[in-house]
Amino acid sequence: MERRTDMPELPEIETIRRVTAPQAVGRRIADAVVYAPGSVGHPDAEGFRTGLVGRTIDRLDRRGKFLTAVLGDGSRLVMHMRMTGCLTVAPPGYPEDRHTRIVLVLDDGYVIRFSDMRRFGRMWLFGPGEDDGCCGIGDLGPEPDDPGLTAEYMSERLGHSSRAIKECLLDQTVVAGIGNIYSDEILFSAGIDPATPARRLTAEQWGELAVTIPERIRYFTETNSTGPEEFLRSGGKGYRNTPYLRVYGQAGEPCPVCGATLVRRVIGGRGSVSCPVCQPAWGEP
DNA sequence: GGTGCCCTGTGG
DNA sequence: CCACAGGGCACC
Repeated sequence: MERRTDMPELPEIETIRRVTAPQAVGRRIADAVVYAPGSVGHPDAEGFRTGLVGRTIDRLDRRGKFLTAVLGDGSRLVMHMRMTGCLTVAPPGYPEDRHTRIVLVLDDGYVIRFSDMRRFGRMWLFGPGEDDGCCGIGDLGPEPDDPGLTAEYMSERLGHSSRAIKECLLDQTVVAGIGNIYSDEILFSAGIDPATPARRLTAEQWGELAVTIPERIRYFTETNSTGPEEFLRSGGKGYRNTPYLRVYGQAGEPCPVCGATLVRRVIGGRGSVSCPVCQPAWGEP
């Protein structure tokens, strides 16, 4: 199976933020173009567009897989890339990707482009003080590097759940920012079978997860690091994590640790790859 | 708790 | 031509 790394999870969103922020923060939005009204999270795409024009971009923050541009009047442009969304900052006249859905023209002529082949991604604009609950950003659990993401927190939250631990890691209300790629990588590094019901995890395994989740997310955030020119040339997809993935997309290949054949299963409706030796099945109930 | 849907492109 | 990819959510 081919490895695909254009699905943005926390490390990729952080790369977008790090590349985009220096080019966007402090600039004024001179114009906005909505090619795809469906990519706007509100029914009134024209109100979304006019609400952006003239505002300055004061900050660009990340929370889980969400990006939030805080604007000068206190309104917030909230963005979610879902499966195939990406942002680029291009100089005037730079060729436009055919999947460009929303464009923000900055006052220096540079253009922030939201490209999204499958149109799952969304942008929302919330006015000053307006509730942003509809986009889901308020339901997120702790960040992977939050000191509150402890073994105790996870075992109390999930210790009685019959859900597979893989599903629990994908639950954004449990921990924010983990998707299908890094849940497989985390569980491989932790030596835990992704199909293990959460209530079967031992205290030792909860402890291992509490260490492994921040460690792996930090590691992949660093390996993803790139610069603005290279990121633009790659069309906003130039994440460098591919060579570092150990199991995702590697079904049928030898385990990088023990050499056993990596297996693929569907868990919680998601393709999951794991090593049957390094991630042994839990004991029968 | 599970299933289907939104979308589009790719591989078989 | 169809199965598949999957984040998040509506809907049982």
